[in-house]
Amino acid sequence: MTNSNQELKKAGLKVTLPRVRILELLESSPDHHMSADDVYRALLEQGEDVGLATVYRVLTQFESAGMVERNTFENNVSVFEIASDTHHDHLVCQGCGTVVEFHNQAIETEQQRVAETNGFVLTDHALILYGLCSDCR
Amino acid sequence: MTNSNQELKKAGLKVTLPRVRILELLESSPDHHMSADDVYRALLEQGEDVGLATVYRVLTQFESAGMVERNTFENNVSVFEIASDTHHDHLVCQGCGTVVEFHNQAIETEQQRVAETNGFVLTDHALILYGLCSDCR
DNA sequence: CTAATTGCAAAAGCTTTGCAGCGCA
DNA sequence: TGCGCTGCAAAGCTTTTGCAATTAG
Repeated sequence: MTNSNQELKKAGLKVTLPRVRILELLESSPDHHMSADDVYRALLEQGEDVGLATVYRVLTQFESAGMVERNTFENNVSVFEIASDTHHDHLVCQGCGTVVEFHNQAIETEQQRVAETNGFVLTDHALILYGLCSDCR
Repeated sequence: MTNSNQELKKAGLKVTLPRVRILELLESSPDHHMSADDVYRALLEQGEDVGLATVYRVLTQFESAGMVERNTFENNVSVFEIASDTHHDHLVCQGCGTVVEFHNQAIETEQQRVAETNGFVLTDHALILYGLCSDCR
């Protein structure tokens, strides 16, 4: 049994073709940040016969299961990526769309401090830096 | 001539009723973070006869003119606010929707450092902290 | 007067949902 | 076999656009 299959079972999801394919795709994608449409088109391209609705449903299920994280970048589009064990934020190039992941402990610590100062308990945060990479300047 | 009128003229925009009303609304709104639909409904409620398309067009023009800032909160909805002279980020209560603005220089500095480390020139960033305020715990 | 602006309606994207049939366990 | 899952099509939302009528300067 493959790795993907085990992950699905552990999440309590039936091992179906679309789920396996989507999971494999997200795990193997070079830039592993994909919109639902990216996933849909990639599957069509490799000959799979899935519906866009299924892609959305599966990605949402994966998100609920904690296997995948959903990011809302600008322009009101959701981008999905495999959930990693280590937290990270994103640096996005507005020229070529490249996404760089980073983790900065000082920022994390300050965020916590800001929340406390305002009487909040922090549950989540979204930090996205937009800029131009060296190739796009 | 009112204050709003001057702001519009300075931005090179004709002083029309919808523009004046929208600007006044954003300036007077208690929680001054409003979606296009919030603005549209508020105007209808106060008897103005505007179209939703006009609200979107005017808000986009205001954004181009630097009078208004557009934030993409979760759920793929744009939220607009009067541009302030000082940069700030947002702390959003997931219980009651309260939005707290904050500025933290340490975070700003670190963001700059992260961008540089990765060979990026920073053009913009979005930092939104989600949590629960003292009333919602 | 004339170009900018508006409202309406239609369209365009992204995402969700209803439903009948298919398939995993 | 039974319930979950899928594909298709249709609907829902937010946002944008085309166009004729209106209006500010």
